[in-house]
Amino acid sequence: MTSEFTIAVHALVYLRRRGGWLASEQLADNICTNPARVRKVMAQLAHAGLIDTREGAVGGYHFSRDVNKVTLKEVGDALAMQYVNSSWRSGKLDCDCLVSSGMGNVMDGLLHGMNDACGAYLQTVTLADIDHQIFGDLPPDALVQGTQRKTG
Amino acid sequence: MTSEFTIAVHALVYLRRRGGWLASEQLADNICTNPARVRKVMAQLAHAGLIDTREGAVGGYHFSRDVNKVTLKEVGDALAMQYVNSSWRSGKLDCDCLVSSGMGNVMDGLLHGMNDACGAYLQTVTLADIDHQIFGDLPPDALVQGTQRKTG
DNA sequence: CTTAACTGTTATTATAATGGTTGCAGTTAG
DNA sequence: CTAACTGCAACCATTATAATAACAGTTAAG
Repeated sequence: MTSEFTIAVHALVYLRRRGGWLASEQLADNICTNPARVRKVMAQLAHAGLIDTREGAVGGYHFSRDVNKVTLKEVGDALAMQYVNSSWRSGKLDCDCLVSSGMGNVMDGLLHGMNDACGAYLQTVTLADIDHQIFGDLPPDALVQGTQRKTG
Repeated sequence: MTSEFTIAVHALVYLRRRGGWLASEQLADNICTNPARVRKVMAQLAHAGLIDTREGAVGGYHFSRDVNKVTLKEVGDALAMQYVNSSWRSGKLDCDCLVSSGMGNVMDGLLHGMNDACGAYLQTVTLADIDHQIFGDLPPDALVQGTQRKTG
């Protein structure tokens, strides 16, 4: 599920540079994934208020926030991201040994701590920072390559 | 690969409580995995100087460090852990669009930052802290359940 | 008021990542 | 010399993840 975060950040930066309304297909072309996957991610961003969304013909997604005020933590929170996770558990709960029965909870706590640490870091990074890494000092409306929607 | 970290922490805490030399099979029993996997992890911990190892009959692993002075960051470093990683890359490098071609590197930087954040957090946690979460104030030699080696 | 371009969502299929298993050469104590 | 080990590496099984397909619902435009 980590890739949803990548898709979200990519989509937000791209949306901002392109401006206006883009369909999931345009975003998918640029991100290199499929439209259904993009829609799933964008629906969550819209639910969190990070973007505007519109169904129907000439619908799609639109970014209207201030890039300086949107941190990557907000993006992660919108997706309920678990940056670090482990599907695997050591030990067994019904074991007489306290180590074996207790290690699962201990690791849960550590994973929680690591996720918080990631969140704290991502709070220090804004979409403007990401944009600047890519575009340097080019103005916000600098031309961005991309495909056109079916309805022109 | 995240589970190697779990195995390492579990093994270290267990080794310390059991004391003496334990074979990979005893550790695997308690951790609930297979001996080969345990050996792979323990070899790395030994290489980093976190444990003592001995081949041959009545061989195995032994922990002799001060639990207060071993942080989980050292454990992670011994395994060259990437706590956060993403095998998936968005965009394509040879694309005219700066967003599509540049997002891969941007995400690499973010992943690096998140890993550093995890490392900084794990540096604040020692093996003694983990032990205390499990055993509270029971003395270090409090009985721990476990299987015996073949050579008794 | 019908059509075409969309979103939101779910179900299903491929593919990649991860853990389990087996086997064997090398080491050591007895 | 033998039995109990480690350290590797190769291979198989399982699970997680991404891709694909499909469809009901929404909207703009003729």
